[in-house]
Amino acid sequence: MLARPTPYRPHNHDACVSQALADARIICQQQNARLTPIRERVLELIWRSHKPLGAYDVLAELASDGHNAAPPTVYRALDFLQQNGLVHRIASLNAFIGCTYPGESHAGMFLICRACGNVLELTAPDVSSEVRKAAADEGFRTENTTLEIAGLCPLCQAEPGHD
Amino acid sequence: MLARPTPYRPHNHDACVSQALADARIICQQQNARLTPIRERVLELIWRSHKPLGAYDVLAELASDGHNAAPPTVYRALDFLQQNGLVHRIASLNAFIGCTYPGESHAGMFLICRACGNVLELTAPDVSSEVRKAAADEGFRTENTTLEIAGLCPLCQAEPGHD
DNA sequence: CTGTGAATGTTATAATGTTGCAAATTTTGC
DNA sequence: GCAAAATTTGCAACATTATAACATTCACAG
Ligand SMILES: [Zn+2]
Ligand SMILES: [Zn+2]
Ligand SMILES: [Zn+2]
Ligand SMILES: [Zn+2]
Repeated sequence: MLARPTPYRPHNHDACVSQALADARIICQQQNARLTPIRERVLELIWRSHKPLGAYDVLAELASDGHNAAPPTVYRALDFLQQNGLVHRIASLNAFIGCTYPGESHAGMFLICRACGNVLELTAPDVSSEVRKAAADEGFRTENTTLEIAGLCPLCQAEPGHD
Repeated sequence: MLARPTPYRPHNHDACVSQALADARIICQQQNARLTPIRERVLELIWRSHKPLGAYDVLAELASDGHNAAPPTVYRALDFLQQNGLVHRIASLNAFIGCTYPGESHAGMFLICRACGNVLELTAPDVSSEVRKAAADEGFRTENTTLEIAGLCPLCQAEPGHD
């Protein structure tokens, strides 16, 4: 299997963003969802940063584009992108990040480096199945899983202060 | 093993709260942490509700006590209680709940019913170990895990609209 | 065209959380 | 005990995150 680009491995991020946008256009077309210019622009801004972006960060970027947007514009775009599986909200950071596995059904698991702020999204089937099992043992019907791991990424363990 | 009381099983909740407070006093004494009146009162308020309580909910309860507190008072008390493992913050709800396993080292896992709002805290060693494994595979050093499952509790599956 | 629903603009406001400093309280060293 | 030091609390202002309500514009079908 080809290794996906990750925040930890340098890569051509422009290509990475372009790919994400292209994927998004296809996914939206398939789902009859309208990836309007604002929505696409918000998705692009989020993808340009591997680090999660707050709604007001997005807002500021839009403003520096000359787009005079208000909070609801951003939150609505973010809602749309979440609904369509294109971004995730990181609850422990109040921030958003592009989904690494759009179109694939998955329960995301996020490794959040407290030093450099990068976030890596994983799909861990073994984790998911243990979670489902533990919930099922209590008779609980799982609908949505939030799994966020804070800690130190490999680079920051080796090189404190790294960015 | 004796079944713990859970939000799903009715139980003598006054006793349950008293027990939690007694445990907290012992734990704080052991750790040389000062469970001051405000802190104890906040812990009690949180325990009285099995449902997670927002910081401003706590504030309102304090106010109805006649205690004229400001937000920092509550947030500081909550920080203290978290530091000492007496409450957890539920990131997906911006709310706090008493820890079911205080004094025991554990990575909490929370089953959050979207219908009745009750939250059950579990310790699931199998889940924790799978999580650690998945993180370790990426060379990531786990410090803190947020695992919150939203869905339907057994009662609400059977009896929609139940509280 | 034109009516209809979706998307966006706009303003205001709600909800959650923090900073900074002063006053009070508790602990510590003597 | 008593003064110095450290911790805790009070308090005012402020920062950040998110939503409500309603008007306007836009895309698209008939
Ligand atoms: Zn990338
Ligand atoms: Zn890092
Ligand atoms: Zn109880
Ligand atoms: Zn329920």
